[in-house]
Amino acid sequence: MKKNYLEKNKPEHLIKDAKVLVEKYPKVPLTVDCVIFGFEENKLKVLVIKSDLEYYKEHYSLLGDIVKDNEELDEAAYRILKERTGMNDVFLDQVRAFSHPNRHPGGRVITVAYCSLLNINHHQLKIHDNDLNWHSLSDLAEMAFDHKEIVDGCYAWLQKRIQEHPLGFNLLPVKFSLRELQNLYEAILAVSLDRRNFRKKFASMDLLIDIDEMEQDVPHRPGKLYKFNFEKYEKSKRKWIGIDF
Amino acid sequence: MKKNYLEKNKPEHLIKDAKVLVEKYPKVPLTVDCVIFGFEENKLKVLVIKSDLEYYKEHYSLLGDIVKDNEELDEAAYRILKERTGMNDVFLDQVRAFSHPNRHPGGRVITVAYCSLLNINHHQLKIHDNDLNWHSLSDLAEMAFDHKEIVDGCYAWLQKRIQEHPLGFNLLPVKFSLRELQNLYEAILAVSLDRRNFRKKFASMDLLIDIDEMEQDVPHRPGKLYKFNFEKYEKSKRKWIGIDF
DNA sequence: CTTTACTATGTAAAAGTTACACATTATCTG
DNA sequence: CAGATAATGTGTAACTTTTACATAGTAAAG
Repeated sequence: MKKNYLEKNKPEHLIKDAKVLVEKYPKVPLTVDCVIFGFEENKLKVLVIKSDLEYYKEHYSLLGDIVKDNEELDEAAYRILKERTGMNDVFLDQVRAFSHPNRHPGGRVITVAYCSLLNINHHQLKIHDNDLNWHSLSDLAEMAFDHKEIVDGCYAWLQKRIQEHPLGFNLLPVKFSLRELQNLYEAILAVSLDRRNFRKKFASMDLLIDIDEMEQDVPHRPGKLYKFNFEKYEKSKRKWIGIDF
Repeated sequence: MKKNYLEKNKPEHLIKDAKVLVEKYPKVPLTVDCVIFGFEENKLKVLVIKSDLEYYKEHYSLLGDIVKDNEELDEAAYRILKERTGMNDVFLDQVRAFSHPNRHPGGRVITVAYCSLLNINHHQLKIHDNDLNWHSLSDLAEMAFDHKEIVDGCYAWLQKRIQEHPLGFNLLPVKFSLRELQNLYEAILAVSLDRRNFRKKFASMDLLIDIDEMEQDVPHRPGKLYKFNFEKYEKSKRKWIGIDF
């Protein structure tokens, strides 16, 4: 963005050729890693693959790839997600960059983490592709590189994010019961919530559409099914003001 | 983080030499830009310098520099801040990366934005250094590169952040009045708040220490002075659970 | 037809938020 | 030194939100 500090202390003059300047900049390999959360059997899962590196043989790693020349980071993230899962209609948010000099055994590589949520049952995985699989978040112990740290960072980010945005609806079928919704929140936030208060909360937000259908094939009294009112949410996104710490 | 997609479709085998792999990765110039907010005369300001590039002659730009070999991004941000302002005891948070391919006229440069808040009166600026100065946020129209976009992004981030963390105390003198505190919040959040409710809110948080001194040299009834209880805040950081969107 | 395992719902108490007005106290001015 | 000015400091009632908690209903399975 600017000449470096040593250069800066020379007598002032403007730099005429920005290209020449940038050519002198040091360069680093840059990758994107996707932390894809999914939800199944009331558990939060993360999409992982076996690492390609002998160094990390049998360790899991995230879906990642280099950023191409002239590719935006967002683009790279969507590309990777699409290449690996076939999906292209998913929220994908930049979380942050990880830059520890020794995070990659091959030398310095900086990575930018992206986070997403998707519905496991809506997306068929190419299972044989490097042992791609949904791994339960709670017993994801060791991972290749600093990927465990990245997952932890994204999980914390997700917990916060889901309290402010209805990301969770990506994890549910189009029609879902309130119980399914609550299970989702309980799994992601790792808390248990009072059912009556949970329902009241969502009822008061008025973002669920009662579609007048019931659950099928459940071994107990079926619950009502709802849809999420995406349109209304888009219109009424609140900008909150409140100081709380 | 992984071999790219074309390579991936070759028959499976593990990569023995991670170094060789990384050497093949494309590399990009990477910079850090610091968005330093300060507060003076009840206005929020940003620290800017004149751009070095003839291309952006007379435009302001952020404090930025390349990331050195084997330097962490956080380190780079703290280094830049220290080099330019002399400060090294400030919160500095990564906001996000900006990667538009044409954001720099010299070719592709990716930058990671960091955001900070500091007390203008506590830090003497090297004024002749590239016309470094505090520029009022509200009339910062054009900037070099995509720096206006970066500032806007960081400002939005800051507004949110300051509602959850007491960052604002960095902008105030050690001893401050409640009015000063309120002015700060009003300036950053761009709202006006009820004085009684504001005071009640902070009183209930119990994070202010009444130091039993009064303002001096004010042309009206002086207010009480307080200190922020950093220690107590550290102990009681709340982890909130609440769904709201 | 009884058990099981859920769904569905209401209410009272507590906590937090909002809106609002008046007395007080330094300083400044004439 | 009296009055005007420009702040500080405080309390309360209405409202909203959150929390805690218990009972009745229904489909399926045996």
